[in-house]
Amino acid sequence: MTTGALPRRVTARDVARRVGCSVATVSLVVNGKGEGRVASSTQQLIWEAVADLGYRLNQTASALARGRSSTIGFVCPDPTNPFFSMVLEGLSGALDDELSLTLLMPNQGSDYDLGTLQRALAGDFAGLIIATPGRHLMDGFVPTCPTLLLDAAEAHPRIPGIDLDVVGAAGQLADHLAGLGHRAVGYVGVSRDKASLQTRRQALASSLERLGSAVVADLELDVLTLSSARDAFSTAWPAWDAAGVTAVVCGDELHAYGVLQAARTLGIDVPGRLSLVGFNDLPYSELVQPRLTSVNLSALDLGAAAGAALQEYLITGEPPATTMLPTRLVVRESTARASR
Amino acid sequence: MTTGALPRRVTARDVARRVGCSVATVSLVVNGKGEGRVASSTQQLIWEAVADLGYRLNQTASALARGRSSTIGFVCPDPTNPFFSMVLEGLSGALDDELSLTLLMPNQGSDYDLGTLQRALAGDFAGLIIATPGRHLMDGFVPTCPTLLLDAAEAHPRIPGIDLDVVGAAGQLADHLAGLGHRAVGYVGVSRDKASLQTRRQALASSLERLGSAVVADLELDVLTLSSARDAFSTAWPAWDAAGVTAVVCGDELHAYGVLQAARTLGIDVPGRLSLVGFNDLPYSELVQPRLTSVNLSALDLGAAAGAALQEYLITGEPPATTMLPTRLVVRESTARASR
DNA sequence: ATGAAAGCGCTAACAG
DNA sequence: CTGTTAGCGCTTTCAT
Repeated sequence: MTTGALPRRVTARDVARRVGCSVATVSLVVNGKGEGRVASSTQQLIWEAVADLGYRLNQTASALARGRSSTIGFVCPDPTNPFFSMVLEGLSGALDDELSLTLLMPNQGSDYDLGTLQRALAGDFAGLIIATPGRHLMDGFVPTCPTLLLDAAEAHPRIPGIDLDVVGAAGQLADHLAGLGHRAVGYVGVSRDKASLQTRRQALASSLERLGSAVVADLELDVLTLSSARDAFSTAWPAWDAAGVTAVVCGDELHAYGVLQAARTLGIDVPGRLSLVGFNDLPYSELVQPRLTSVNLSALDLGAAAGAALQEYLITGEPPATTMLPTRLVVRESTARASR
Repeated sequence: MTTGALPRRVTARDVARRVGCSVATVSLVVNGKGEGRVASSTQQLIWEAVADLGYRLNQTASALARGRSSTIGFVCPDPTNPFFSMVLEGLSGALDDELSLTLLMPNQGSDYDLGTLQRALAGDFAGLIIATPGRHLMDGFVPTCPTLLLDAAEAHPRIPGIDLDVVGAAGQLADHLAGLGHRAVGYVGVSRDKASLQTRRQALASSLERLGSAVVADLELDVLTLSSARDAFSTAWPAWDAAGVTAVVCGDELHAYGVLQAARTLGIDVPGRLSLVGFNDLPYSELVQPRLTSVNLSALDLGAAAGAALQEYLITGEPPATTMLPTRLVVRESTARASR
């Protein structure tokens, strides 16, 4: 039973020695810069030696010599949240093979903080993508490498980003609800101090008001779990009922599921008595009845767009213009004509 | 509007020059090895200069000089799948601050392959964690750094791992079902060529047989989506019904949700007519009625255990013994006494 | 207590 | 076409 002391790493020197050439030549060939500069016979020999010896380029040394790393950092609150895992998926799909992806998440707690950001700065990244930062988190931020902000309209004046058209989405949603005759809507927000989350509430409220409706009741939850929404809504419902609320909008769809659950328990008919909508189109929609009307924030596209933009940035050196991704309202069974 | 050409990086040399000491001293202090070796006045000065200049250790150079990197690689099929995202969460929580985590996932397709593994080998990782590899993927694998296999009993004779007690879980499940009088059960499998998945089916079958019951019908699905299970089950049901199936077990709970949906459409009462169970306890349980009985594979614990074990491995140099994590059957409303 | 020096393994001019 | 040279920024003896 050999306990596995791993063999010393094979270096370019070993390959060079074996072939009888210099390290520089090995470097050229291995990096695919050999064509037209190194005799093809030599290339042959080098590749053979590489295979025989099991040589692999030392990325660390390569990065150091070259002066830039080839890994990009992705900062996000919680990979367990479908929204972020989908952004991640989109991002990873959009990145070139040579780029690797390291994940920076909070050490504890459900959202990342300055500490996480510090770690991101400390790592040697070719580029950085920061997803949905808290409102003031970026205030004193000085980028040390090409950096992109996701879903954080104006969190930082100098850093380009990819945004979701939350305002447009809120407008669509307001149209939809007002069109169904909803005059009084309740809003379930997330207390996390994020620009994107706050915009959702504000944009909805002002769009509604323009149409003669209004947000007349609020709930603000600390944690992004189904049960927190369920419990809070159960408690709040009598007052909301009295206030004439006929529709509830949740800043995050996960909360909408909680509200739905509470509604079932309380015997509130959705959508007969109460219409229900959430932002974020989580992959639960087929699971639950009635299926929820929701604002699709297309996390996958967001990730993909970020990947593409960052690569552009890395290649050209020019920061991309901040872009806005469209969102769309997906109408399902949880919204209907206002009950009164 | 200054387009952001980033300033040249501050090096230890800059700090040394500012303080009037040598780079070596800076290195010592910055790495916390200064106590008792560097005058505290000098340390003071160095820290001040570090702060003033905004010096950050170049991880790449450090790793090169030191001969080992401080990032660990995590290879997994799909971060979108709650099972893996929870493993990831557990892992990230268990890792020391100094260790960073890079993610290796398939470039395309839903499961990773040799290419992904190559990339993992090519990166310079301090350690590697490979989650639920396909059955023969590890066959010719030669580790280049401390490596751990997750949920892959015996995929490789020499590589230690953390396993889930799938056999024990299958036993509990068989007891539960047989105890409720189920004699004929249908199994919905996942075609992915994974040791863990195949073990689930086999262990269940043999446990059931020991109790006088049996798996009498099979479905094997290519993709891990709810809809694939829904459609396949809809088609298969008449035959399964005829075969006297009173319970369905799904190798992955996501499929169980699909079966549940099909059952609703077909008017099959769950659990009155048909009991339903899945492996993996996805975070959907509160959403759907009836809530599914399932085998909790504790992804979070798996990730945490892996993180702890790998760190041990890195520090001691000794490969940890392969360990087995307990699993447990969580009985909810989707299983009941056999209908006949 | 501190500095000089020799690398870590690779890349990028620059000579020939 | 290929080798020599000079680093990349840091760590680590080993003198002083």
